[in-house]
Amino acid sequence: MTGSGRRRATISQVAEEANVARSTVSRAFTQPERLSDETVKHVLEVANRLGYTPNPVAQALSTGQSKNIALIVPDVANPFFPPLIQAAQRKAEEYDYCVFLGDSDEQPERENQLVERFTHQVAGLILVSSRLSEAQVREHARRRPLVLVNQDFPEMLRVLINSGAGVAQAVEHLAELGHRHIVYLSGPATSWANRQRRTALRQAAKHHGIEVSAVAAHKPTHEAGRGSAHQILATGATAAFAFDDLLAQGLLAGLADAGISVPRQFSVIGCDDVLGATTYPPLTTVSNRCVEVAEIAVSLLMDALRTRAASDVRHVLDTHLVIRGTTAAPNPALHRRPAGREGQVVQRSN
Amino acid sequence: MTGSGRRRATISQVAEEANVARSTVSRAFTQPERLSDETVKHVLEVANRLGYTPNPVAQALSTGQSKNIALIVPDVANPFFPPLIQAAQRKAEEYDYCVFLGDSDEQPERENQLVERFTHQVAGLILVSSRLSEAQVREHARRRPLVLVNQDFPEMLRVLINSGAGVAQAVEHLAELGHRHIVYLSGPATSWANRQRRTALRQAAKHHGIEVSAVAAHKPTHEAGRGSAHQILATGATAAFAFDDLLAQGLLAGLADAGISVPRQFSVIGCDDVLGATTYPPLTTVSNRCVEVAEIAVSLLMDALRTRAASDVRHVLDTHLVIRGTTAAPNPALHRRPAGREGQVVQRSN
DNA sequence: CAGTATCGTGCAACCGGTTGCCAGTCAACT
DNA sequence: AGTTGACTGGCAACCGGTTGCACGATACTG
Repeated sequence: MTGSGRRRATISQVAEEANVARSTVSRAFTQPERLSDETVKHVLEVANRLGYTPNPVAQALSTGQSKNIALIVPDVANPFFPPLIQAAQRKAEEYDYCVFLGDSDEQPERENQLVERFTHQVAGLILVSSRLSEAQVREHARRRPLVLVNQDFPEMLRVLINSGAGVAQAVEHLAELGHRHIVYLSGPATSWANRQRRTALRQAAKHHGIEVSAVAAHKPTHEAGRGSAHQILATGATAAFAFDDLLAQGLLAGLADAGISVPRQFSVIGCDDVLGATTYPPLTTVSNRCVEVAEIAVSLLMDALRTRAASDVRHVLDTHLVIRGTTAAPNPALHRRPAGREGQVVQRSN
Repeated sequence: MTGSGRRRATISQVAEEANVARSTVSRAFTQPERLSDETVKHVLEVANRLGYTPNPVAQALSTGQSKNIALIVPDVANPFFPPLIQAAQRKAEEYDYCVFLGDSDEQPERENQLVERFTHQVAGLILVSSRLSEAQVREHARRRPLVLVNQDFPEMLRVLINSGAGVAQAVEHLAELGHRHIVYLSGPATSWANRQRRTALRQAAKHHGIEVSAVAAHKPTHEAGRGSAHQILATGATAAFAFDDLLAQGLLAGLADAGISVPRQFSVIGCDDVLGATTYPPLTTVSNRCVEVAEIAVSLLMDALRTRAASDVRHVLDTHLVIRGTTAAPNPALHRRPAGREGQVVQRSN
């Protein structure tokens, strides 16, 4: 029974009903210590009776600070992001903030548009796996506090998942199993994570004296992974490390299509552990920390909003290898003949 | 080069620079036909030079209408929702609206809180698979235009996925394969979709003279599905229809754990087709229409915002069965002994 | 007991737009 | 020539809050 029903009560109505000035009502909510306990109690009681809640839009206009934040991701439907989005949303809720969600569809222009559109209405933004140029990001950061997730520009607020650690473990794991030639199924070229993983892979491989080939997937999707199977096999490698689990899962399907048994004939490792143990066989992968990442990003942003100072934070979360069922020792006998119809020419990517 | 850099230009600055009143600047943007072409051109040019864009917060306060909408879902991480969220967001963008995302975690109280929090700042809301009571929803709908997705309350705006058609086809499919006893692995009790599917299943089963058991999953998750395997087997059914794909996928895993081979020993059908062909074996399931649903919901909401009349719309989208690899004829010989350790007592759900 | 902090509250301006109303201009119509 | 009406654009109030400043009252100082 909040009473009124129709229109929401305003501060003026409360003020009138309580026989005080509007400023007093305002202060009863925002700085009660400046009023006598008596007054606060009275105002709050009246406000409650009228079902009054401060209008956040008016507050935002008046203070120039809204209790909203924006979260922009490249692809909501990519399973890496939903848990992150969820965690961010919940964390923001703890601070009593609402979150705008934007999906850039991996396109820098759209990302830019979204930022532009949001920037008026939010206190700060979180850009996840931003595809924007450094200059653009800096431009936006000048207007509003901005936290980067999985993008590493100096002197900004950023939280990074260091897949490097997990990737190194993955390579070591493969080396121990006896693999001498592996292939990296890469992700979006503009992705920081992609560069990071590729670099870590190369480095670790070098360390273990393992040969590395590379195959480019156009998009990090199941389909792209599936479609890359022939190219992967054509490299002559005995194991693949995919940029992410989706690609890995797709590759699994592609390999199955080609009659290749995993892990008996070919090993596959994913990254980000977004599928858990839901693939068949359950995917060996590199752990992710997306829930923590989201929480840290939100906290960082909240801190930045409080202390209006733009600081330089680089929060790195390590990862590790999660060994499940898609890796095993290479089988030289089987590998000689990559299966599939001999006549089929493996296409080179453009 | 939008110039200013620091603070964003305001309408007053533009007015001053252009030697016109603030109202003229305002009208140049909102009702240019009320001004001479000359003036409009001049104002727009000055505005552009100053990098001015109307402040949506001020607009919202002044007009009482923001260009934001809220989208509330029960669980962002449930793969059914991300494509829907994505589609809704993109569609809203077409109309130049921003979307707030809320995750109710399947809890009515949280959903209520979210609505409460959003309602000030948005022009309208979309509630997906709302867990709220009819009274609560109506209460909210009185304040703001509101569209329901997969919840069916009379005389409101709602868009529904009629899984019924697909469910009927699923039962028919099982009947044709020779199944005589199936089990429904149910979803959230408060879910409209759950009731709908269960009812459709019962009806179709009756029609085909098939016996139906039921097992309740606590939450529509992979884990819940996996954990229900023993209960499912204990029913003596030869096939299961799961409330959704996640449960089905989990059930697949649980059956595998129990040493049951799908579809040779047991058939499984999911619902919503959120996993595509990514399970092993690829899941037979009922198609979903979540992208269309989202687009229709947004359009409906936009219409409602334009014509301020609260109308009664019931938009239903039909579905169909997608046959993949988890259904086959029952195998009586194998079914006699449900596998698993004999000593293990199947637990009854509470 | 005058002089000065301190406290509690009100006044009024401000945030950045929108919009009803009014006035001036000019062409068209009796 | 006087009236009417369309067309432009300005004035000022308003949306619902916040906040710097002032002012009266009370408490504290010497």
